[in-house]
Amino acid sequence: MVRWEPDSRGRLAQAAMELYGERGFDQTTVADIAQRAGLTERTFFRHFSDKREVLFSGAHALQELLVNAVVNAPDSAAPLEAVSLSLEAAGNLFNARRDFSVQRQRIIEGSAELQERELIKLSSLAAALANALRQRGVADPTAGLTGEVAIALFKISFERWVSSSEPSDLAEVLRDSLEQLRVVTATT
Amino acid sequence: MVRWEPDSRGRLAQAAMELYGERGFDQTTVADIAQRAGLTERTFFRHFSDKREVLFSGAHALQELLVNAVVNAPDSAAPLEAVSLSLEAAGNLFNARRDFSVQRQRIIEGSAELQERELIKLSSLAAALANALRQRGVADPTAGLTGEVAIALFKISFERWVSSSEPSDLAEVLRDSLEQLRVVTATT
DNA sequence: ATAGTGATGACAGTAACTGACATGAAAGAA
DNA sequence: TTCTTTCATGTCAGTTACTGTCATCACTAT
Repeated sequence: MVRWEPDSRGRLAQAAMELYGERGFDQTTVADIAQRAGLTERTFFRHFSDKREVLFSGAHALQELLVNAVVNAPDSAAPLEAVSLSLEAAGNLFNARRDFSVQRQRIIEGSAELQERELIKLSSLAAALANALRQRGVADPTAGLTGEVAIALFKISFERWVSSSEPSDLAEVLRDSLEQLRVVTATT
Repeated sequence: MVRWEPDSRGRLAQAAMELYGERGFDQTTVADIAQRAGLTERTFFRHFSDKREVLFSGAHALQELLVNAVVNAPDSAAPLEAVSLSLEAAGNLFNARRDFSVQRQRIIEGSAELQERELIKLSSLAAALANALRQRGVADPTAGLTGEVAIALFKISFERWVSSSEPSDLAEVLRDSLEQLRVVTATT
């Protein structure tokens, strides 16, 4: 006889996504989530450090992907080229989960608290990219600046990709945004 | 006979800054702040929408300064030039309050919650800059991208300026960071 | 059998916020 | 003056996110 149903964490995550989607993040209490998952509030906080973190559990994997791509970029690649390759790799990952990404983004856009969490995760990604560049021998302030610019590119491209009516290729949008950046920064 | 001492808001802000500096943000309760200001918790929340907002009341003025500078930039200025002028104007404002800025930044660095709030304020600035550029006839995605890049420049430069041992000129650091950006994005 | 182990429940406590109502000096109208 | 209205503050009860602590009990290894 099983004492508890399996995959508490997964059930909590699913219940949370459903409720955030149905009523919005602010109108959902942790007690609601736990109840739908057949668990208690206390157990929710054993699996997620806070109410927002449910939506950001993938951040760690994304960071690893980005950092690895930068570290493994060819030696010949300039800093901005290295992070661009990295972003494209991430782009392909998102392409496979567009529906989920759109749903998640809609939820985040509905809550200032969630936007704040999203921004600090992106900021952490920028710092990780900068570190990866330093491993490649890129000096500061170039490393830090390139990390921040990469995240700026990602933000803009992701917005365009998510809000475009007909499904497009995120990697392609990223390449286009990079092209725009080069135009904007070109000295005339 | 005066019923209340004057400038409740100012007293609350000062008490909060003192306590955040003495014990850190997390170790300070709103009750502590209200008590030091000779007021009640409820009154704190009448003046500040939350515990973090005390540190960000200047954001509105900064946004106005930046937006005005972009709108009033010469017609001949390219998008990136317009926001650069804008950032330099902000830089001069910060130069005059370096000690305060350093103290405030130390407090923010000590709390993830405060970093999140800082990031969403910067994000709001990026959006405001993008809007100002659209008023100048700059089309998307250039406007949005330039706004984000401007904030990236500001973040990197501000960090360098705050952490440099001998006081430097923020506007100068900003110009240097822009130069770095041009190098990084230049096609080889 | 016996002794852990580890995920969960139960429960009390803190602190950030919110809503509703009361108070009384100050400012203006009569 | 006297009456009325305004408005910043106090008071208090309530909600909710989160934490610390201890109990429970199927499962596992010895």
